[in-house]
Amino acid sequence: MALHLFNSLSRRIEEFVPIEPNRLGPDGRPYVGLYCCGPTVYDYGHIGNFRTFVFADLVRRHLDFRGYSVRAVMNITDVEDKIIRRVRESGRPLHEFTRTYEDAFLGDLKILNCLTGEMPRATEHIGDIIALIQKLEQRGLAYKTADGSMWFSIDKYQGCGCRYGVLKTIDFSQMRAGERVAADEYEKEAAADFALWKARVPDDGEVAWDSPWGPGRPGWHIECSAMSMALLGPSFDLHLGGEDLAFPHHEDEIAQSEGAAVQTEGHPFVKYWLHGSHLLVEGKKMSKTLGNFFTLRDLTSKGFGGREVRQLLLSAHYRETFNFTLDGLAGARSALTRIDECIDKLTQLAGGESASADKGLVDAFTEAMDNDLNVARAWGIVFDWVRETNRQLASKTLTPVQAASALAAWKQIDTVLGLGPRPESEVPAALLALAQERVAAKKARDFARADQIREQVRAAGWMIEDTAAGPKLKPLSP
RNA sequence: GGCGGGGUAGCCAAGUGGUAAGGCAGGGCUCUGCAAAAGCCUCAUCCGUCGGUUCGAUUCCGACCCUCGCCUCCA
Repeated sequence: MALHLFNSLSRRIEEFVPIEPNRLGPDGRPYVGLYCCGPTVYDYGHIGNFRTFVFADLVRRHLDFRGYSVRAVMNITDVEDKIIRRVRESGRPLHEFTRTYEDAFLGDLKILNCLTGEMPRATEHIGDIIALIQKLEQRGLAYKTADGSMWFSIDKYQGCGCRYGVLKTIDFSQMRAGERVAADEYEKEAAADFALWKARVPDDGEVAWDSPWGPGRPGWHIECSAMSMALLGPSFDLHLGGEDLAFPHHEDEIAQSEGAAVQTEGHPFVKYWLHGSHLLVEGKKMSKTLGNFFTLRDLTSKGFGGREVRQLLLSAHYRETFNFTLDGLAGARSALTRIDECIDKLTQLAGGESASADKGLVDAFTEAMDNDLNVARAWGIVFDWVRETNRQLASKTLTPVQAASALAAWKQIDTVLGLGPRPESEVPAALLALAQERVAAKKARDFARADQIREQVRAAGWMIEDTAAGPKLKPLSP
């Protein structure tokens, strides 16, 4: 079975075939261009943002696993209304302000073990943005209002045979946009028209660039069109983002990008659009007033690791609304421990042996993931395998070579899941000494002393697990 | 109001026109001097409600109820 993905354009699961099937990447494998709408850096990312980014990471990792050479781009939107407002409030320079949150974002991605690719910044592509607007102007799809702003005309766009509303069914007559239009101070021609270039206003402060239309800054959607096409070309394979971006952001991106008519005949701007669903936290929509608005640092300060957060975020299918809970996070910890213990035992048994990967396991995993990233099914396969392995381990019916083969398979699977090895925790020397002392006490059948030591070690935050290979110290969960 | 998702055990979550994966929690047990966050076993006569199609539906169709999202900044 080949890789299949749900394409928002057709609203169905389609076989994935690269837009340029014969093009190869630098490593000689079939080339795939992937773009994911990145963060607007005005604050720390929250768990909802990270669901989308972990989803994007999964797509990218699975494409790589399936033999594609993936060029992955994720933009950093570092100029936008909210940013400008906060820059004004904080009195800090734009770049100093945005860099703070950009760095935090990068750090969070690292904690979640997300692969990073090219991350262009909007402010470093102002030239591309202006050039794109000029193309739209030349084609008569853009117009200027008295204040010096540039707008995209949906009416003109539709007039030249293009369809607006390909990702969502849009019926303007039924839209409840009335209130907003009335409140809009700009003189755009139609309610749904959107800004390409916003003329500078005094509140923008220093945040402005020169343009053929006067000083201003990019509109809301244009940076993604400009940067994706600048790096991946006018047509590329995959564009991802959260479900809320489908309309109007992605719809407008398509209109701008295809309106500029830079694609070759028969090639769309993007072949596959993938949208990740939102999540609920403790069964409710995230909100600061409900106190269920988690940033990654909120979770790490509660003692959870990125690995646990990642596992939980990947426990449900990306197109289903997911309920993120603290209990779920604790469950993810237990589930991860189950895998880790199994891997540890296999590693010990395999010793120095090496073997080719257990094909049955890898194939079953691949088949699940090929079906529109059915990650829940994939976990089921992994845990079935863990249980069966534990049985064999317990009955000592596994050979070192078989253990090595299983480990090789897990290694492949984990290039997709991205859990990585269990983080090593340094056992304090004093506790190791106590553990040794306890071994001696046990040998002398001084069990009172042995239990006393276990309590002492527990008080220090560690637990002693007696195994055939001697005592094992594990950090207690916070 | 328009459009689009969902409703499967205490919680999270797959799935199929032929009789319900997996994880967590719970229960039982095993190894152990004792333990374990270690391992094994167990845990939905039933898949929102009511009708219909069918030999047979949780899975298809219809109605209804509930819920979430987008339409406005938003992952």
